[in-house]
Amino acid sequence: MARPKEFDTQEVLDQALQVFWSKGYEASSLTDLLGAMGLSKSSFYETFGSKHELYLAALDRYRDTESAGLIAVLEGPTPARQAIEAVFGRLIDAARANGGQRGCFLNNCATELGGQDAQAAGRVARGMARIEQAFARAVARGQAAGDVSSERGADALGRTLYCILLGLTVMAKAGRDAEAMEDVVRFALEALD
Amino acid sequence: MARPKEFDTQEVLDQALQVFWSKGYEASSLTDLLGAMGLSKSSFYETFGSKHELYLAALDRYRDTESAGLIAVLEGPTPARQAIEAVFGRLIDAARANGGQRGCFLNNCATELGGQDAQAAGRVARGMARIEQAFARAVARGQAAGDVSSERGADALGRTLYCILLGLTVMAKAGRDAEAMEDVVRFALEALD
DNA sequence: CCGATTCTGGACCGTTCGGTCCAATTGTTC
DNA sequence: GAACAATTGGACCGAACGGTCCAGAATCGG
Repeated sequence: MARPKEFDTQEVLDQALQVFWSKGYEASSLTDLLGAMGLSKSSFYETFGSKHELYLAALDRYRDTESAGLIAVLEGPTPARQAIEAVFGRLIDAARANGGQRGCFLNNCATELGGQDAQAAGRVARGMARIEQAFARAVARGQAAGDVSSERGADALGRTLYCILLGLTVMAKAGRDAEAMEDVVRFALEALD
Repeated sequence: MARPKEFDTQEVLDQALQVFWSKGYEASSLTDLLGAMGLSKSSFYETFGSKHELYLAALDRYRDTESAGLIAVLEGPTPARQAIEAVFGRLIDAARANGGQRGCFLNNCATELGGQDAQAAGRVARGMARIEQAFARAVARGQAAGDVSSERGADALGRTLYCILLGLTVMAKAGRDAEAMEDVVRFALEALD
């Protein structure tokens, strides 16, 4: 053997994800992506095949990092009620921190490529279902522990919480202030009582 | 004078809106737009100036038709409670009708151009604020009439309803079935009690 | 030092993009 | 029929797009 690999595929993929996340698929040119990844065109095509494959890989990467992180909070050792509050708290904090919001990458992807790219749409649908289920499990866990009301079904309530989360990311992306978002969060959390 | 205008600017704009709504800004090529509008390149540039100006005009058109329609329902003569139910009912019906969802054009626009196009972002923010306020007024009206609970502030509740509406459009776009959406709607309407 | 392997930069490809321009056609009014 | 306005189709533009290819530099093990 000779000359070892000089870059970490996952790290490079992260850079690409940042670009796609910020600018979307079409608006991210190869030049943008190569610049962010620090790769030459040749190495890029050798490693990822095409821009489209890179995008799908970025979607997977998002699932394995961002989505997985959210799910980990929901399924962590903390009481379910606190975990759910933490998820919404994080969102508000993020909105307060950086004005320019990137939103949820899954939503961005669904919006931009929803009807035109079946592969991307499939990943988005699966990714969203996974998060929704995590919410439902957290609700069920909270209900079992008694810190979440059992008035509503865990599935329906989890689904609703996720729907509200999606709505909040849209609000953030549209530039609504964090205070308005807090009104909604307060409402969502009251639903747990 | 001679040769009268052969096309109605608003009608043509509607066609363009359909294209932008379905495919987004970048993915809508001039060829697509011209085909849908039934205009020659020359006439198009004469009338609208550029693709970007056309997009902004389409956003305004959306505000004057789609958004205005929604607001009209909320502010119509029917009891506020029924009006709110009708808005969500419409959304579910739309989701059930056509599988391929276009979502909310404002959300699409915010997602695709949010950080990069200040003019578009401004219109989106204003458009969303307008709808949110209409929800808040409807809630206030319902509270005054006694068919909506006064437990929460009208502004916060209106805001929450709109947030849920946004989340629902994302779910629809991501291909969630109408039944799942109904769970969420049921929840939202219970909040009015 | 040699051969194998990795990676780079850039030339190159065909296509499409948004946009400009204009000669020609069509319809209208006087 | 002349004058005028609206509209057309298509030639044309430069730039950017995604993608291919390859000569050569860099870096390792033997």
